[in-house]
Amino acid sequence: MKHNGITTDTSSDISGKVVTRIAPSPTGSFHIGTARTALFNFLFARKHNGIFAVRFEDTDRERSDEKHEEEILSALHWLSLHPDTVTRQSERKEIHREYIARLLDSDHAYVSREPSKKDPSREVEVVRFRNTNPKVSFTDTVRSDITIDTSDLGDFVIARSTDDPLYNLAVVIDDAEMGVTHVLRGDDHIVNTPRQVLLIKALGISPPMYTHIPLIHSPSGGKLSKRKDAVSVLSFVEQGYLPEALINTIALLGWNPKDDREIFTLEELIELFSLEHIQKKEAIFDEKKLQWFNKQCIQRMPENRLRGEVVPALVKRFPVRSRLHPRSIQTILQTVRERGIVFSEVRESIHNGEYDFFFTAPDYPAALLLPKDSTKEQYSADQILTSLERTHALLKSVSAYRQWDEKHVQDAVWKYAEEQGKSRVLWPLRVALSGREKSPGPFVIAQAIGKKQTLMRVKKGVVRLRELSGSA
RNA sequence: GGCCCCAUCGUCUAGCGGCUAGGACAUCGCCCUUUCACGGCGAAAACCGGGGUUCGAUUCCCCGUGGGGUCACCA
Repeated sequence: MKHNGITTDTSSDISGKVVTRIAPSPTGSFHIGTARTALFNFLFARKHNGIFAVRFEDTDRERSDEKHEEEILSALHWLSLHPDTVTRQSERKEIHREYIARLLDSDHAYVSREPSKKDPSREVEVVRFRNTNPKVSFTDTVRSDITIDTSDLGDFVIARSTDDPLYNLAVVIDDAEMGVTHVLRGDDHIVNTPRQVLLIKALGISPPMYTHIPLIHSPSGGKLSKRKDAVSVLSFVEQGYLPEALINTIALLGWNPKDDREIFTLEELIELFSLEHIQKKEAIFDEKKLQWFNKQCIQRMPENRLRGEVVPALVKRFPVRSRLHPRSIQTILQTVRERGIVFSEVRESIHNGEYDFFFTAPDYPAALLLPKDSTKEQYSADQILTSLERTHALLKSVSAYRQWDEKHVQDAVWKYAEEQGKSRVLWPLRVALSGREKSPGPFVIAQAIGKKQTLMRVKKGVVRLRELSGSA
């Protein structure tokens, strides 16, 4: 298939149904490294109309916890990386037992009576693999051929007992049983691969294609640490980031489409994704870039979704629906979109009353109406009183019915503002309307709240200035 | 330390023997602007070092250096 002139068709290499999987151990929170591995597995499976499976590696009963399973699953759904199947390794005890028996029968493995590692005073019967051919080679999509000598591994242990497999054995068995064709995982697993290959050969299973993805590193160097780095997917949900933004960010960490485009939907990523374009070097996650992607997503978001994110907070702030004028809501939505404000921040601002002026007349210290001139000296109340009175008169002349919109309001005041110096006219107008030091422009607000409210607020500003100049 | 892997701006990366080494984030400056943002324009910013191979190396090879991974009866 062609995309932007780049041929991305790799399906001819693949016979039969593609099956990928992630195999997280439910022993901790779901962090972005796992999320990216999940994304790559998902993209590859979807691209080839295959299956994307989740298998919880929970054979270590002591450390596994169902609450982590739930977190992982909900994070996956939040990201729209919906798995086709979800299983637990612990559910396959029976199958594992059979495979271990097979290994024992064929003399590829043997039961070894020895002192327990944890408690040397106790004797245990572990299963060891008879490692007769320690030099192992395998092909990795990212790093081509890798050869590792497993001599110093010796006859490594593959099961705690004849029915309790260790990780490397369990992976091999489960992948085979599930028909996994492509293993895409973090490159910290490279060193595990020889053991798995040895077991695969002994079992006479057909091996999967290996793709080891470089790890995501923390800005302080080294593997991401759940302790030091705030990188759990959940924490990004809590901070109000959009799932699309996170997907976009991690997709470009260790992979790229070989052109200058950066903004992608999941569908586009599925189309473009290819194992050949995976990076060799580890990448460092930069939250600044996430923030930028988040802004891009908000600016492109469909109207109804934006409403869904913002309006409920307004309704909560103003339970009386009639006070929520649609024009004001529309203006707020537009502001949020243009500025690309993170939704959690918008909601907090609404909650704190920072948008109240769109619906009710604001209160503010009268001195806020006084702008500063070019020498940073504050104008006097008398000076501003004059210009605000004049502004009021100018606004009054604008027809409430046919002309009261941003453009006409601006036209009515603009000439005067340019004569007087814009800050001298526009600053007090904006403060009279918003009551705030920072806000959208006065004409935007004027249009949103209507002529009647606008004039009322300007009038109030005039009154406040009179008080101020009288008392001075 | 053994084994394995990696190395282009601060960060994510393009480059697959000949390029003014390109883009994005961040940074800085200018413009737009009543404020805060948004936006526009521009600047600064990289081939880890040393040997080869070659007419020519960021690119290929070797060594060094640096970084990382992993060395369980965890996963």
